[in-house]
Amino acid sequence: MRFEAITIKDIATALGLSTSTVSRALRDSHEISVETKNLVRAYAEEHNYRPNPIALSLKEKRSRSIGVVVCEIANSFFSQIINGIESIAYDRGYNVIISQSHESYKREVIDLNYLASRSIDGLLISVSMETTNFDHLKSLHDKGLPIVFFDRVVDEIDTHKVIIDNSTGAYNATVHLIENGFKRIANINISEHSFIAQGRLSGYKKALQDHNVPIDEKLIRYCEHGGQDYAELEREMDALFAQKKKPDAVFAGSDTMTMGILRYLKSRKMKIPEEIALVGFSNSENADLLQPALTVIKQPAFEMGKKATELLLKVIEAKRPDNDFEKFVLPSELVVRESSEKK
Amino acid sequence: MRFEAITIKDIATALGLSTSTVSRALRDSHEISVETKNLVRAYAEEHNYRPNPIALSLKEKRSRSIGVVVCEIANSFFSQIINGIESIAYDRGYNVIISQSHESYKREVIDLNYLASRSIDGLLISVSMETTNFDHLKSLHDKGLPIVFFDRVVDEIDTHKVIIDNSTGAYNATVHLIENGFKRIANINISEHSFIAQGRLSGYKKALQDHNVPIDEKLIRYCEHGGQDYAELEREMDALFAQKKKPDAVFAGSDTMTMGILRYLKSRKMKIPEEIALVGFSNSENADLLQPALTVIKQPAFEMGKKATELLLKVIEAKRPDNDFEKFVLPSELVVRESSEKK
DNA sequence: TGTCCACCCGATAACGATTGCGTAAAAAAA
DNA sequence: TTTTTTTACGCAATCGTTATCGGGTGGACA
Repeated sequence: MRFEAITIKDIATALGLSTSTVSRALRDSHEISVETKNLVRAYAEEHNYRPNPIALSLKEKRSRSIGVVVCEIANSFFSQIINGIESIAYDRGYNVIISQSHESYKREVIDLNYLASRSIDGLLISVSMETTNFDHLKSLHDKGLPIVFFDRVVDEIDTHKVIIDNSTGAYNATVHLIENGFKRIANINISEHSFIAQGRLSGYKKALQDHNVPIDEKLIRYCEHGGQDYAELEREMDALFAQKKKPDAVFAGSDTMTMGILRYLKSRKMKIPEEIALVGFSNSENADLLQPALTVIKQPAFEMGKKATELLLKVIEAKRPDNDFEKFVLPSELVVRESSEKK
Repeated sequence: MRFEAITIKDIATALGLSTSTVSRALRDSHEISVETKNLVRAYAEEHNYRPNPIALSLKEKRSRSIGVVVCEIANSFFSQIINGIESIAYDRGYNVIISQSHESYKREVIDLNYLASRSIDGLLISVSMETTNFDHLKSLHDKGLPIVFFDRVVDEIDTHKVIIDNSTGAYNATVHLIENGFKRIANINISEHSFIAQGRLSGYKKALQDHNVPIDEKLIRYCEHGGQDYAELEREMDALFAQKKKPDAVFAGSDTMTMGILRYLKSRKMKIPEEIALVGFSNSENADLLQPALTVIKQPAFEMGKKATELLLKVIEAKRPDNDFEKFVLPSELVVRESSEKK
């Protein structure tokens, strides 16, 4: 069972012309007479002719498709980014091939091999939390594959990057907690190696210092799997509360972790924000409906996807290599709700 | 800037063989001697040769990619379905091209044209809420494009379909509300024309009849845009509560609507479930964290995606057309929580 | 010694589209 | 009228791969 479309050859045969003439007529070449052009166009229109993109790809050595690798599409932040990516890509006639790493390095390597073998023209990627070795990306980049990083970027590879101002986002959230009277603010972060965690940690620490709140390293914890693994999150939280001097607020470093921590606190019957306040990064549309309504740091995910795609297409469509790469930093927004109410 | 890969011709030149021999050696043809095969394989391995999928597509007249059309990927239900689709597709070497209709008929038509022009081998689609004319789908189907419908199916087109048992799901939810003492149960549903809404409505009505609760048509309302348009939802809810005999429970017909109704009730300071109970279809992972924790009808989204993909690949890879189409009905699960607690 | 048949391998065409080059006929210039 | 130019189109190569066909070499057998 196959789906057969009309080809340029069919038109040529039907009209008693050569394929070259038909091709040129459709591309409005000056070498073709007006009558022939009209004839061909009318026939093509009538039979709903569409050039075969695969044949074009083969000839032009470009597939007009871009690969996207994220950890999880069932995560508001990333699905909003993908919406941004698609909004640009479709307008520009590009195809988007999405794959998920599920935060696994192994899966990321497989995805990349797959995408490379599908001859994508460029790659948009937010690396998995497990990824500490970047050879798979370097090798593709060295071979000339245009890459743009977003959110979780790789500093060692020189290309465009689009990131959130993690440091300022974390700073604002922490300051907000301090100003609301919280003193022992824990920071549960994603994988320590990650670029993101480092930025968020620095903002957190700076906020404490600026407000003369002592930094307690025991209040800083990491989840290698970024909350995907609830058991891991539970272990870290247990450890946090096993200490003598317990935290009075938690600042969570990712969407999944924010929800996981909320689940943890509720399961332990802790009152939020009376016993413990909670602020976290989250792009959930429904943070206001939670119990309690959650104070979140919201990221401009859609814009991030748009910007990254624009940059990628610029590289793909550049005539000559341009090594003048940019790093775009987008601001985040603190949305204050019940979970961080004044003590 | 282009990304050049090694071809069979390169191998042939390097080894002093013809392209035919290299091709056959790599495909393990019996016509090639063991020594030559080893030679070719070693060279291919060393230089990381990957057959060019575009050239293969052109030759085989198949792109090994399938199109997926959903309304919104930022919806847990659909992103879980997509995970199911990908889990099968990747294993079988198929590429998944996702596009979103955003519940717009116009956008759906554009998406479909786009996908068809990208020469997909098959299509998985859950039609938009706005879609009442199916000519665009029929025409593709008539041309021989394999299609499998999931969730929101089109009865008039004869092909495989994978659906939820909407009727039983709605029945169970309604019975649950009745058994918990609720008598005036409103049903806010998605677009009236839709297959889904009809199934859910019938289950709702049957539950009422079976328990001798009178059916009040004034308690049944529809949102054409399925909750995507909050203002519309608000109008319907306002109308519902403007009646003399107000409802004491609401049964919501989709994920987005469930969240929208919760937002509406909370903004009107109505106490759930004391003043009004709420049960809705939802695949959100965080329904337990909401205020109140939500009783939901959860659908086996991942399995739905898997099943639909398996069926589609069966059609695509069939040697001869098989008109023996199946309609798979998957069960839903009622997860009882606070929002529907006994009166 | 001649015939036949495996065994291996190469040349070629095809998939659909574009494009450089060649060329017949018509038009313009001489 | 002859020469040159222009117009309008066809031929063939190309992209990477595979299938079809055809052919050369060597051994087995009569």
